[in-house]
Amino acid sequence: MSLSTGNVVQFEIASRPAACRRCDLGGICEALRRGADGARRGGAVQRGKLLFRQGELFKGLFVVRSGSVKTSTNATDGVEQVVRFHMPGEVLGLDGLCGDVYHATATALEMASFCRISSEELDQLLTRNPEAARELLGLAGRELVAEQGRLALVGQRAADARLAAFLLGLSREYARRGYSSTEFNLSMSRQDIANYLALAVETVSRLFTQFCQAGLLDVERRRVRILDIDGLRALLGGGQRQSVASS
Amino acid sequence: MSLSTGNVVQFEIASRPAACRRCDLGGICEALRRGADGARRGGAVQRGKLLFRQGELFKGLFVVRSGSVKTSTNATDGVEQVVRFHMPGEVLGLDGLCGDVYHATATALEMASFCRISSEELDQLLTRNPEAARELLGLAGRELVAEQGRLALVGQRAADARLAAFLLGLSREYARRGYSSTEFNLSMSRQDIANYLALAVETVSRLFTQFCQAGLLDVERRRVRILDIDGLRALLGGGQRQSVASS
DNA sequence: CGACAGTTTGATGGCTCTCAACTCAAGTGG
DNA sequence: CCACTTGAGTTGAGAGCCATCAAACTGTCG
Repeated sequence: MSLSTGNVVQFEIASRPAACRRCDLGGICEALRRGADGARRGGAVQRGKLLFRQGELFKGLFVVRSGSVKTSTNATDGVEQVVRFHMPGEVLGLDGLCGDVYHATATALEMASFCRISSEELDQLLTRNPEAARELLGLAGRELVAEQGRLALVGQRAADARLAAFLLGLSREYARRGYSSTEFNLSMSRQDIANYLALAVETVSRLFTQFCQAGLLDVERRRVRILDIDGLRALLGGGQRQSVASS
Repeated sequence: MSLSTGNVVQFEIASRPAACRRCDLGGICEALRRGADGARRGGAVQRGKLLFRQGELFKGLFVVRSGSVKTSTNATDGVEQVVRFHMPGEVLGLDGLCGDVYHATATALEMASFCRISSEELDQLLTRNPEAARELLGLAGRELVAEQGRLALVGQRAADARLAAFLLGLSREYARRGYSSTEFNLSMSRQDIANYLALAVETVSRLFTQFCQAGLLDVERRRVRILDIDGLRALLGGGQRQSVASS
């Protein structure tokens, strides 16, 4: 098994008995399974392939089952902006709920499998099951809060704090899924990380080596080992760029 | 009437006959009005007062009826981040749907009135009226898309492009509400604008004078007149900070 | 082996932050 | 009516962080 899919395989083994059990849509997936067909429908995509494309007709929500996916937007002039990295259990496509098209492109960062909840199933679900609506609204709210946090990170913190926060976030997510919180593979490229954190690739690269020299990390290509997690946390508040607002 | 409330008064006159008619919650407000009491309940706050506070128990959604409101978050170390400026008709508190507390603080930027949809009403509404759930999900989706756009703006564009985009956004919002798209009052301070755009106050101030000297704007304190809207648009793509990301 | 994309490292410059002083308007109290 | 205070906004000078340009390096793939 290759390094870059180590976490994935581990996850698939752990979750094989009950597909969609560990996703963020507890009740909804239950409802779909009781309902009938839907929940099992899904698929797999290879690294670099798209789940959906920005501007494409809304086909429903996707739930990542294994692997990892990035969503990104393209401005009219072609400038890409990475919106988010999605790990197993996370829901993609919530931004499509405000219209009939997707507002971002979802790209598999490694071999990934997913299940899909079609627009029709979604409609039925919302009609029949009010609890599902609450769950979805909760998910959307959580994403909004996450975006707000990221805005604060990018807007207020220096480069080193951003990368530290990024790594700590990954660490937490892996821990939440039962993996090592200190050793994992990055499924995304430096370019993607840089774009996500609003930095230049070279800056990200320099920070990685800088963190290594400081004894915080041990990095070899995409393999990351966190040596001093408290040292990373200490960076979080440090890199502040401007003072508090008034009024 | 003072300069800083000019737009507000105008709006109130225009929308007085049907409260909540022009808000973003068309169907929901309808349902609430049919339902019974709720929709009319609301209140008014003076400049600087809070509608709700970050960490406070979720009391329901707020809809701005007049005036303008800013939402902002505070990090653990007290650093503020402006989340958004809200104009009449916009819904506040969607980020509270993922838990039982608000995740941002809502502050009135000028005298503002609002109506409130309490948690209980919201619950009843979601249970009785599936269409309301779709509307709320649509709203949340739209906010997500807006946040993504802002992230791209802050992450990828230079300072002048950010301010230009901010002003053009305000212009569009005013136009959408039937006001002049070229002449309006800023209800927020330079500090708030700077924080919103992830810039220093001084940079915002310098850009305003720079835009004036370039013949794009006519600014006097918080009064803004757009002289060359195409010139502003030309700035949008110009200030690019880094190239496109790869796969 | 050669091509190529991804990554790293170095040198340089510039955009924007920071610090500081000043202007201006509004409010306060005598 | 005026001195004083206060806060927002503006302007200037300087420095620093980080983007940009360039080149070397590495692993992968045909």
